[in-house]
Parts: sequence; structure tokens; C-alpha cells
Amino acid sequence: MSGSVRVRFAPSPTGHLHVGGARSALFNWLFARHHHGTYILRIEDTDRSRSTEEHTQALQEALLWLGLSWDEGPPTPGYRQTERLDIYREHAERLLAAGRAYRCRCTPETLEAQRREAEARKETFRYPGTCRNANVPASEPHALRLAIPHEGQIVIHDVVRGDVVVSHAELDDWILVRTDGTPTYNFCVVVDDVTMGITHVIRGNDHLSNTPKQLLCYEALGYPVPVFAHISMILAPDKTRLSKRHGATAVLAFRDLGFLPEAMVNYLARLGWSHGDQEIFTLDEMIEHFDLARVGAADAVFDREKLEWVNHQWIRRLPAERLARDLEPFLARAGLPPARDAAWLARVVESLRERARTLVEMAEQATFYFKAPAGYDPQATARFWKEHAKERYALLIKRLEAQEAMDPAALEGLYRFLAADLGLKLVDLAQLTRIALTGRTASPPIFEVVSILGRTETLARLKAAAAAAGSAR
RNA sequence: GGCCCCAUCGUCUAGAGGCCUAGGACACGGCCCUCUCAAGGCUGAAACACGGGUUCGAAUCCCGUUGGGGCCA
Repeated sequence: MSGSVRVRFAPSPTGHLHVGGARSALFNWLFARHHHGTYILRIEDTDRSRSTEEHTQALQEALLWLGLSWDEGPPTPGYRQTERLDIYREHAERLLAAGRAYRCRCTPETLEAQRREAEARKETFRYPGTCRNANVPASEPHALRLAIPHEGQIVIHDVVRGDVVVSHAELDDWILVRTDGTPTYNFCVVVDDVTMGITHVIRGNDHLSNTPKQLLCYEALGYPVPVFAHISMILAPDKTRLSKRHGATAVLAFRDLGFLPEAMVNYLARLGWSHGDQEIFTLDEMIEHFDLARVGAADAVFDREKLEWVNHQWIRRLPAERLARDLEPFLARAGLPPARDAAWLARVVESLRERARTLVEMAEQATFYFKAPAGYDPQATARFWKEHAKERYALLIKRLEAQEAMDPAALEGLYRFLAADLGLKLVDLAQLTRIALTGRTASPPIFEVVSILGRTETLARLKAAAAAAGSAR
């Protein structure tokens, strides 16, 4: 395979891009990049009532955030179905002229009655082909139906599922164009895919059942069929369809929850795809190793815990400067004042990255760097503010005031020396300091914290704690 | 309801007939490391849905059952 590969992601702008759609986009994108092909974004907005411009924009924003940019698509005209109505009409006319489609004047009422009769007979209703040879004149209100063969079967050659065989008898003469003149979903998809030269259709397994109908349409149009790959669905932990009821499902919601695009894409790729025992992949590594033949057929459960772990891995390996930039909106949202400067914020990030699974967590954990503790954890003070607390704080203040070097190693030396001097363990002084600086008993390494906070701020907080510890007793 | 798809630890997966006393990862437990929390190292518990075949031999192939999902209605 070479540069001739053309794939597409074709979402309907009827809602936010959810994780399932994002994974379809990702697999198409990876496949295109791996084969140096073309990745197209097509907006399937024929459902005028539910499609909105807001969703169309949000969809693109989400895709771009994930890093999945498209080679062809909006804002270039011609990639929205509503801009392609002439193309559908033209193809419908061709099918009609070729005798592969016919006008049907059956009313919804008639069809509904027939459906009920079939149901009463415990049969599955299929359009009986009433108008197939009726030569309904164009002047009458009519829908357009595809004339499909009565006998035989159709087979889908699916890269992930193998051959799927469906008997023609299971299908019926489905509607290509409704009485009101609007083309149906399945018809648009086929026309779009052929006219856009799509070579591989990679989409969710929920489309597998539509594929036989579409295949018959390709055939009627006389076009070659693309290669199909129906990838598995993403399920909720209770193995039902993923929905808002299960928490966040929209890609942009995960962004706002503090997940990184690298992590999102990495996690999504590992759902149904693997490469040995490797768990963490850069986009480049995914492009290099991605292979449709190695995509699994079984549905996958979306696991927030593992996503958080992957996110943590990315928080640990991305450059601190980059994380600092991404963190800023979360700091602002937490009501914290702006950082002194980028380099300082990078140090903050550096100290926090080992323990934050999301940027929201990181912003929360960063609070004490921006403002002195509003109070002290009662459990902490009860445990550490014993009789000697005040005098130990005083000693620490005295030593720190005399301390020149404020790098973590030097500070550790100071603390160890003082602890030995007092016959204490390092932990005793460290925890007293931690409570004073952060209000809690858990934080990044305390000498890092002191170093980042600086002498002035550290001393101020130690003095405040000394006073509080004194009055607490 | 009809048709289609799927089925390895709780979850994501490796496994493409003998390499399997079924491997890795998340989560969970223990130990170690340690200024706290993390991170890390070691370690433990944890799966081939069930039943028939095929084969010298099946997690791997076939059939059925069950369960889940999807499409159409």
C-alpha cells in the first residue's frame, strides 16, 4: 500500500465528539499517516434538525486538540453533506435511468399497515416491492428505492471481522431519496465515499449492519467497493452503551478534567489495539506500528482509572514548560494568582508531576505555592505540635535566616545537621516545616518546597506556624 | 422479534494447534526504599463463559448453548 490510501472520519454534528468517535477518528488518522495517505474530515449534517454549527465547530476543536488534523475537509467547501445535495441528486438520477432504482408512491400509512400485518403474522416486515414495476410517473409524489436482487447473498470482506455473509432475502428495496427529496443516510455515505475516492472505510461496528445495503448501492452505481474495517465499540463499565449517565464521555470534557491530548490518544489507541507489551506510545510510535490487522474485534470497556494512569505517565514525561502552560487555565480556575514567571512555574510543575494524575489534581496540589495555608490540618497539628514545636520552629527560623544557599541539597544538609544536633530524626523537623508551609503532612519533598518558595516566604510561614503552635498549646 | 457482530484475570490486552505451570498493564494486597505523599523495585491474589466435537495434542479450529453489543423493526 502506498500514498493512494484515502480514509475519512465522518461525524454527525448532532452532539459532542465522544470517546468512541474520537477513536474512530484516531484509527483512520493513524492508518492514513502510516501509509502516507490522505485523511479526510467530512461533516454528515443532512439531519438538519439535529445538526448545529456549534457542534460542527466543537467537533473540529476536539479533533485539533487531540492532534488529529485533517488533510482535506472544512473549512474548504464541499466537505459537508448539505453542500453536496446536487451530487446525491445526480447519482439518484443515474440509478433511476439505469433501472437500478425506481419511484415508489407507497405512503407511510400503507407501509405502517403492512408492517403491522407482518408483525401479527410474526414475520419481519420488508418492503414487498409494490412499486418496483409500477412505473410511477415523476409527477406523482414519490420516494426513490434501490432495486436489489431477490436471490443470492452479499459478502463483506472486513479486515477486522473476516467475511460477513448476508443473504439478499434479509434486505429490502431501501429508500435512497425520501418523498420530500432528501437523500437518506446510507445513500449519502455511499455517494460521498465513492466521489471522495475513499479506499478504506474504518468505522464503528454499529455500521456493520448497514454495510450490506451500502454494498448493493456501490454495485448498482458500478463503483469499486472500498476495504472495510469495522472496529469495536467502547462500552461503559456495566457493559452497556456508553452514555452521559456514566460520567464524562465527550473529548472536550476530558480536556477540562485535566487530561492531556497525548494521554487521551494513547489510551484510546490501546483500546482494541496493542503492540507487544508496550503501554505508552507517542503519536509517532503509534503511526509507525499501527496495523489494522492487529485491531481486535471485541468491544472494550472504558476504564477511567487506566486513563488516569496513562495521563499520569504523560504528566511525568512531557517537558515541564509545556505542562506549565497547560496548567495555567486550571490554576486560574482554582482562583490562584498568576505565577511569578514561566521558569518558576516550571519548577512548581516539576515538583508536582510525580503525584498528579490530572492537571486538576496538579492545580489543587499547587495551591500552597501561591498562597500561605489558610489553616492547618487538625490531625497534623494534634500529632506534631507537641511541647517542643514552638522552640523548634524558632530554631529553624534562626538557622534559615543565616542560610545562604537555598538549593534543596544545601537545605537538606542544614536540616540533617540540626536534627542530629537536637537528637531528632529528620522526619520531625521535616513534618513541622511541611505543616508550616503547606498546612498538611503530605507534599513534594520539603527541601524542594522551601527552595521554590524562597527564603522570605518560607520564613514568614514558619513564623506564622510558630505563633499558631504557641497559642495552640 | 429478525438479522449481524463479539466472548482470555474486575478492566485493557498478549496468545495466530504443542514455546502456556496462560505473559504484560490498570486497579487491589504485602515487603523494600524513604523527610511526608507519591514515584520506583520486589512480590501476592486474579482469567481461557459453558457443552460437544476435530486432533497424538486446543485458549487457539468447527458446532451448539449462554451472555453481551449492534442494526432494522
